[in-house]
Amino acid sequence: MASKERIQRLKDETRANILDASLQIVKEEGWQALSMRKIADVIEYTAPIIYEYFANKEAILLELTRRGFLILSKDLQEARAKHRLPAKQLEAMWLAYWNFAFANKELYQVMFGVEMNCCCDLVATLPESESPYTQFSEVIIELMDIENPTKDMVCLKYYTFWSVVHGLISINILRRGYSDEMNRQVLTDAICGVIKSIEQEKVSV
Amino acid sequence: MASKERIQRLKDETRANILDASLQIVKEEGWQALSMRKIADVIEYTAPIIYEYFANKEAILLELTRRGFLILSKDLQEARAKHRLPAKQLEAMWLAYWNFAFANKELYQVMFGVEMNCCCDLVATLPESESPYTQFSEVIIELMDIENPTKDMVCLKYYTFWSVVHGLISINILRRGYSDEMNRQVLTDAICGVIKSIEQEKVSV
DNA sequence: ACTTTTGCTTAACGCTGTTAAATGATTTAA
DNA sequence: TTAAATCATTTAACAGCGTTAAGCAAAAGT
Repeated sequence: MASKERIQRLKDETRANILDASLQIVKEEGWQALSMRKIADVIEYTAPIIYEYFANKEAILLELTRRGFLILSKDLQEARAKHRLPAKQLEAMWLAYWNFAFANKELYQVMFGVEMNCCCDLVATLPESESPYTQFSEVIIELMDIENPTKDMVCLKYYTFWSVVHGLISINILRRGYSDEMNRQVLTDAICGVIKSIEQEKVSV
Repeated sequence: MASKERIQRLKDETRANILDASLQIVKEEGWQALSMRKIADVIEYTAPIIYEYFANKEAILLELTRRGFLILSKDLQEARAKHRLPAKQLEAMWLAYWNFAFANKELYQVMFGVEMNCCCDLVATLPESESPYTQFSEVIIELMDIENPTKDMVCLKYYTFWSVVHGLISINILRRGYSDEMNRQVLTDAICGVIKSIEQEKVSV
């Protein structure tokens, strides 16, 4: 029964269409304009069939969030692959994080609750959300270059990086108005600052 | 006609009750649970009378946002008054900012779009939203202690502070789970780091 | 040819923000 | 004192929301 597979393929396509349509609406009109009926309009069905593909609206948001983490993860990986020195890798990765946020503003919003909430506990329901931490941790450990770095030591450094970069990004999404030059300066200063602090601690140990 | 004043007083009270009720509901059930009918229930009226005090729901959010900025402004002022050295003032003020965010989590959310949006452009419609910048700028300029600090120089420093502190706060509101010790360390490290960088630039000029 | 399943729509429920009309009390004017 | 006007408040309604149940027509299975 090859028709079974054909039908499955069509279903997969519709599922993907729902996600694409959602993202399209959000990009055009913002998160608050996203509704089940609008999604149905775009995919040329009526609202109830969406529930054959997703349990509810939140499940759509969750899946978009997952998509976001997959893209971010890939971007981080590519950024890292372009360099050999851990310090350079780390810098490139945080720049990639920054670029991801503006290339995929709407995804970033739902991933990290900027003017928007996906409401469920991401860490618990979406393993992919841990991926940035894992990827950055690897490089931070390499950069630290000591025998047994505590989980806490690595976490602290990641947390420091993340705070300033996420802060910068969410402020920019919220109140666009800071110059590119100002952003570049704060971003690179912060990143290089933390990198240096890691390297210094390495020497002093 | 003293009754005119009595009536006005009652109206003011009802207006305040609407805001209090809103905040109460949000604190108990979160922002997404806030509805006009629920507010009406709490103040023991029906929904339409709310529109005699506020143009729409957004106007209520905006007024709560304004309240938030007034409290924050007062907190910052008090923190500053407790010290004489600009460096100490700055540190105390950012700590006060941090404390405000958790003592008034719901207000902080609507003020800075954490899992929530008030939707309108704050800077344009709410002058009070500029108050933190003004207050911090004063102290930053004092700390810089040079003849003619550019607006851009001050802004850059404020922006650096703000990014890391806001980043830290919004991550904590989003995914509560980092230890108090970790937060304290990142927060004070960041604040002291920026303060030192300002002081160093002062010496080198 | 008859029954079951599938794919999809229509209709409905209870909720939302918001507005218009109706009601009833209070104040003002004659 | 009574009639008119104003005020405060409610009820009813509209359009839209997420979501579910019922219905229907075409396809598939027997």
